[in-house]
Amino acid sequence: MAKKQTMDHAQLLVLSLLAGEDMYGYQMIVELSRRSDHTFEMKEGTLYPVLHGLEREGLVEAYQQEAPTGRVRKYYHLTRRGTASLKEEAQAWQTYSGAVNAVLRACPALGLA
Amino acid sequence: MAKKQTMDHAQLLVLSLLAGEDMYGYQMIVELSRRSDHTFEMKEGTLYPVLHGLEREGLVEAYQQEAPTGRVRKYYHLTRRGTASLKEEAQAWQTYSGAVNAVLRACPALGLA
DNA sequence: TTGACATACCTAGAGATGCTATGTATACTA
DNA sequence: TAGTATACATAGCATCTCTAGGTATGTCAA
Repeated sequence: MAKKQTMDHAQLLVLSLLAGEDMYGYQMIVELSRRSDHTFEMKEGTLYPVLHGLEREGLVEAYQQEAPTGRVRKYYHLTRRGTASLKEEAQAWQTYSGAVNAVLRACPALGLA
Repeated sequence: MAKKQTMDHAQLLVLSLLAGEDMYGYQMIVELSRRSDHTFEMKEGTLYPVLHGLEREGLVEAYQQEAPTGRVRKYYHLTRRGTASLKEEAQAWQTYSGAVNAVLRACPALGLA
């Protein structure tokens, strides 16, 4: 059976979600699952510490907003610095994944050449 | 400046190196750097614990061999189980990186669509 | 109305993994 | 003979994610 995917680049993924629109935590988990075709099922225990870290670093800003249901949600907004960080990290990901693929292509047993 | 790359998938990379030929530790570091166009500069402190772990799991086997220089090197050989594990992990990588890319493509600020 | 479930946020502690720093030793070369 | 490259190894640290748990509200069916 397929191996469970770990969230190695949680920060990048969270930043990228917020690039389109402000979101609240629970929504990010659902959206991330949807956009990744259910490959990523991020845990609350992973997400919230990441969000708090991003806030400490000034990459996102949080604000409260009442939902139509009456519940108060905590929305996160990407700051200018957050956008810059996103671009950097996305670039780093391209470099990283490109390098992994290059190494794998050099491996005959995988037939990827 | 470019961010330093972390070795998030050290085990996969090591296994893929050994799929082509038996190698010794130092050689793997050099080869990995070369094949990744110097993106990956794996540290000894990362590599050797990984190799010992792979050996414990029966995915690789080690043997000593004297080099033309007279030095004794410790070569590692991929076992059948190691080959199977490599294929699994390579598949998991495809799934993982595909999912990250899918999420990033959904992000307008990056212009990847 | 009450129980189950989805929504919504949060944290402590454990586990896994990679890095830093260091130690040891040999071969080559300037 | 001093420096650099080769070659293997480990202890301790740092980082990151997950497990497991807690708290609370809204919705819907029995």
